[in-house]
Amino acid sequence: MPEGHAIHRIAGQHRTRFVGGPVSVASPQGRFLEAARLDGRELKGVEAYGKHLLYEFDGRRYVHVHLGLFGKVWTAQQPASPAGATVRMRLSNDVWYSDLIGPTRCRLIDGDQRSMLLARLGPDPLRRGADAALALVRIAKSRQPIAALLMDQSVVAGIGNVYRAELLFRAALDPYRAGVDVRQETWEGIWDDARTLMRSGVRSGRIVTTDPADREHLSRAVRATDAHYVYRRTGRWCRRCRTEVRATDLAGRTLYWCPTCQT
DNA sequence: ATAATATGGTGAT
DNA sequence: TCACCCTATTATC
Repeated sequence: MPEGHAIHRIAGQHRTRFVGGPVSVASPQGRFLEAARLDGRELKGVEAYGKHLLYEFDGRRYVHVHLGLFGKVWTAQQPASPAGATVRMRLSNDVWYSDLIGPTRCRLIDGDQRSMLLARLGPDPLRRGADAALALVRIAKSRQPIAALLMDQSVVAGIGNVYRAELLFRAALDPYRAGVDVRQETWEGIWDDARTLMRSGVRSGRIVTTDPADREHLSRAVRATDAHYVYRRTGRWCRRCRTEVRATDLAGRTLYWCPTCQT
């Protein structure tokens, strides 16, 4: 689940549900030892940057969470059920509780560490004021394939394997095109599309990239099998041209694309 | 019961 | 490029 849209969605929910009052912070699993130092303190803010989640407490202390591939956040109303053995961090107040499970990172950092973290992230299409041109500077001088650059969090923050495949398909762009050979207008189109798709992802909590005309089913609710053009559709027909969708390894991850539509 | 898989990232080689 | 970390779900034996 966790590409940038999921992180921003969690940040938004936790902002309205937990910020501005004291929160209980616990680590039922026992692997987030600093929980005790924050327990009962006021939560001052929650922010998402790309795939990183930051909970601010007083004294410029932050809980830095990264879900990685397996991490999940589960939020529900009180009364809380007993925490399972894999709950790294449980946040709670009188009304809500939230369990963090399987994150690749959950640690307490200070303001300097936060600055260093943000400094190595590219612009995040979901953040107001994010500058697409900053990413283009990196893209325009790289010989790496655009499909690798889109996944590089220091180039653009928040895009993952699903959005990468779907954005490139929607842009009709060859995933192997070198960054240097991507035209400015092409990049600006991808950026705008990323903003649109990811905002919709924040709202709905899922990644839907197909236009209604390209779906097999006309139901109002988009079925899972209709949500994507190429992601995880290896061997199936491209929705636009009927070529078989392909999959290969690129930059350590499975890349899905249509060799006919994307040239 | 065991294996394979997944929307991610780091650090060593 | 590889090994590794983290967990739940689904498929396979």
